[in-house]
Amino acid sequence: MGKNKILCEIFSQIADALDFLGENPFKISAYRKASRVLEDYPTDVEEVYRGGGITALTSIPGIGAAMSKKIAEFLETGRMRKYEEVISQAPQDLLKLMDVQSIGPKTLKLAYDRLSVRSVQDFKRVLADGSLADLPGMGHKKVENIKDGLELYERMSERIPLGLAFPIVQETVREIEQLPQVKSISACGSFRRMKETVGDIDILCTGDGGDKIIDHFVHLPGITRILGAGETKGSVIFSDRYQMDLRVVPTGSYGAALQYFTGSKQHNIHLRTIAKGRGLKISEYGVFREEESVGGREEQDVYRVLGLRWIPPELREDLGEVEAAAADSLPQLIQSDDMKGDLHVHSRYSDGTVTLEELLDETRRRRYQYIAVCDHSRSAKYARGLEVETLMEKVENIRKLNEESKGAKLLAGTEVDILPNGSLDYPDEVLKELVFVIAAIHSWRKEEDVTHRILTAMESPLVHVIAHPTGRLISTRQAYQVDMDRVIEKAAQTETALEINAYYDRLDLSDTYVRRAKELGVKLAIGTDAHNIGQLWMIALGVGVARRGWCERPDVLNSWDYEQIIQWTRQKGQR
DNA sequence: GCCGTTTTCGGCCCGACTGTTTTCAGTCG
Repeated sequence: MGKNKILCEIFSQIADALDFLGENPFKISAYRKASRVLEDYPTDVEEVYRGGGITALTSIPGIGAAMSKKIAEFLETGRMRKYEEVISQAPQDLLKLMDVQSIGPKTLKLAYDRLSVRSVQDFKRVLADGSLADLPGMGHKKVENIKDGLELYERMSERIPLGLAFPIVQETVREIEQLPQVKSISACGSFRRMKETVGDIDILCTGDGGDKIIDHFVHLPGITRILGAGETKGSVIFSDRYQMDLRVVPTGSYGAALQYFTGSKQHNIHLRTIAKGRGLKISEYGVFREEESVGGREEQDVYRVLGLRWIPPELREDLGEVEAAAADSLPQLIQSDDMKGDLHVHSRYSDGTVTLEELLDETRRRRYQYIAVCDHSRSAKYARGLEVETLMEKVENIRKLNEESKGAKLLAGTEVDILPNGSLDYPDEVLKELVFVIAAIHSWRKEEDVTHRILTAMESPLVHVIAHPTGRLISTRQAYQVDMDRVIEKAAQTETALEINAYYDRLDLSDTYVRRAKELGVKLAIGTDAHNIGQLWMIALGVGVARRGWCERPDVLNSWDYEQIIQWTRQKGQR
């Protein structure tokens, strides 16, 4: 997988550099597209190349003859001449500024040519001393906008984890939809697509009196800065951190606008290309044949006029969903309503704050059939991992509670540590007493490749799920070294499920791996990893990841009835 | 640089906004 990411980065840098150098825009977008394709490409390009050479590489969408040669060169020699050549003409440090609002390649090139600007530092200098403002085509307002952009960039350069945006969006939507003028409202953008992180938050609504709606919006509690407020668009910073935009559009184009602002950009480009071939034009105002509107009130209109099924937002990444919609073979995606339980929750026995009784109550309150109580195992001292004796006491308590409980059940489980040699932190006779065993790596040496540990753990028939398989934390920690291709293959072979850990900072497995796992028939188990009641809602984030991974009900254990889960885990134990 | 039941050459998504201009370039989503 590593090579895909590196090539993705290389092509992206080439694109930025070519942009800076004023190359043919279509060539630039070809590199951007190739970069994007590789970012999400499910197979290691190195594997593709070893298997079928340059010809095989050209079968990757967006990769043609020229780029295949460059990829091959890189794989063979570890270098790419085109990259080196282009990079030498465009200072990397400067190109970082392309991410800043109001700064683009032309501005940078201008500063480079006329003011010998070579670095971010140089750029800040010519910004401050007024020399940039004096250049032709520039001016004081432009420079002010760039200064604002730079300030915002430095404060908010990181994307926001979806789980942090979630409550903010819910609350804001609730506030706005209460206004009498508002007819329909929806979040859009990467939030609606349930991407694991979001850049800013986009909300769209339709109604009368846009200025009143916007005015209400920009004065909501928690807003710390108003960036703009007109009749159709308001833009604010919430809590000094989150940029949030609200747009008000006419009812007749609400669907088209919703589709448009939901993206992704690549998805929309694909749709527009199809539309064009049919003599149609799609914009955020609707779908048009010549000047005549042929749809746009409902989001479905946009897809319908192209002869496509409506595509769920989570799939809109131009990763095959348009083709699937055309062939009427879109997946029946799993939904939040399908969740019959949570498959990874901690209790007070280890490092959680909740009692078994409270968890059972919560199981009922959420209309679940079950919650799997998976506390840490004895080696996890930092998390108050359970000694065997305590674990057995917990199992007995769960048995009693379940006996008295109608409907809702707790699954007696553990999140057992996978030890450095791949063995498990409890002996088999202990694990046999448990209904649901998820195994996880919690400690590893720097640079250690943990693949063999996970593969070994999956060989145990007593392990049902591998929890947070890559160990990454979205905001703070890289994944450990692990060959996920082998893990997923082994999971298929041993019928071990892989977890979609739904805790907002994990979302591990991530969507790309989920999709690959699903394709190999691997089952997924969504668990919130909640340590208190207030974290159980995150199951919604896990469902989002599953949907982005094209999962249907049979793929996800949580959609199964209690009895089915029990039967499945037993079967695995008896192999 | 990519791509093809309209094309192997000539296209490549589209519109708005802003600021600088006097008809348009740059940037954004």
